[in-house]
Amino acid sequence: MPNVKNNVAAQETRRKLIEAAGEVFAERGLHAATIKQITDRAGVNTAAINYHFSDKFELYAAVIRHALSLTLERRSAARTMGSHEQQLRAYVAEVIGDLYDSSLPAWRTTLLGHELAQPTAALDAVVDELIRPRARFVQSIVRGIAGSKVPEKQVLRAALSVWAQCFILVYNSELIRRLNPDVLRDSEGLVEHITEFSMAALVAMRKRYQGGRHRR
Amino acid sequence: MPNVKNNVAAQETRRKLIEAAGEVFAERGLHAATIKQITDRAGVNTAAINYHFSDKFELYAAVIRHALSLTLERRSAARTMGSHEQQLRAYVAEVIGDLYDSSLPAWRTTLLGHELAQPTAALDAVVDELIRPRARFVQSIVRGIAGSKVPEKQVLRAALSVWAQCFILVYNSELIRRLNPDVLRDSEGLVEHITEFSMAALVAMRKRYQGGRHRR
DNA sequence: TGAATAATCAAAACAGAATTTGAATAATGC
DNA sequence: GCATTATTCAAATTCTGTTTTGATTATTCA
Repeated sequence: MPNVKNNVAAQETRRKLIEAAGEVFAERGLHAATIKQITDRAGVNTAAINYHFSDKFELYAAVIRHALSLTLERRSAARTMGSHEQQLRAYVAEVIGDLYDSSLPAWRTTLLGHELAQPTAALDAVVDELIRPRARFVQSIVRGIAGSKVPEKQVLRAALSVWAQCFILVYNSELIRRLNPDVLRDSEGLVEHITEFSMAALVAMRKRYQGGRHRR
Repeated sequence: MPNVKNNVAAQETRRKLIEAAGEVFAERGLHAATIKQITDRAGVNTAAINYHFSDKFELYAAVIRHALSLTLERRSAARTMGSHEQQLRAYVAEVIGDLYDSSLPAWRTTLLGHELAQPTAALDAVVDELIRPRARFVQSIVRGIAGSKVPEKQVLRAALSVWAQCFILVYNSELIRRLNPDVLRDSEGLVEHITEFSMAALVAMRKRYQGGRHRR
């Protein structure tokens, strides 16, 4: 167990391990991935994992934290600005943009997708820091568009509808690609579509509840 | 390897194994689940897996096929009947209803969700028999609502939007429950919401393209 | 009924992977 | 420069889980 970590080469080993582990865990999953596959790809000795992370699961947890911080860092500043529609478009663009951001490693979203489908102890951090805040944010945008007359229950459902469209594209992109590769090719078109589709539905919802008791 | 399988007790062993394996695979995932956990739960000897399925992965494949056939069997007959809106509602009700069907084992959707997020060789069957036909079906309903003026590209995107709302609820229900347990409590309310949300968006899309060249 | 075959079982063998070890090497601080 | 501590390494070890074995029991059908 290292007490002090000020060696720059040692930090590099650690970094290489996280990067290689991210790739391998994303390809194979936590349990199917082996220490040897990871250390081979990182070009380090197997004992390095125990030395730097104590065991395989701690390495996995570090990789998840890393994926999380990379994702959180890239949020654009453009929040809660402009019209409701602009807010919605900005949010959708931020989430979808994640998928097309080639400056970040591609394994991030795959790995987070695995964790969301088959949770380990690391899920808490993912939900608390990434998923829940975003779900809340969508709720606030939806409330802004739907207006104060729409009951909270409906706002929550509508937020889920908006959120689901983005979620699928980011965390099930491989499945989408398999069903229809073309749909993922045009990122801006997708952002535009999700925004307009959702706006139309939300404006209709607002109208339905407008002016006291709602119809039907 | 059994050449003849006409023993009723042996068939029962096979059935118990698939049932127990379904539960354990859904709880732990293919790789984390152990033969022993499965055979203990089924109350049979470990060698039974090799005897009946030759190996762990063949058992897994049999479980996936079973989950698939259970899901396909329960489709309601009420297809392509009534107005477009009724078709859409019927489809949403069918998919969402899957989640609330207590006559079928609860591990089905969890297991299929795992397979969709972390594919194995068994994914092909799931996509070909369940996912793709349903995606196509949604596309045909969406085309019916949007009308012939809307370009195919937009129809595909809109179908994805509709499909995503259902997909998330079924295959990420644990995540949804974690974010907001209430939203899943009212199945009929959900079906109604998704139908109305989508109808409003699709009708707006139809209008946008109505009468020759579309606006903006 | 009893020979042939199917199915089950406990225990053993095997395989693959995680972890530990102890030595060797590199870096650090006095 | 040297003692101390950190890091890396190849090999050994331990651990965990899958698969096989060979004996035993149950079933089938002539």
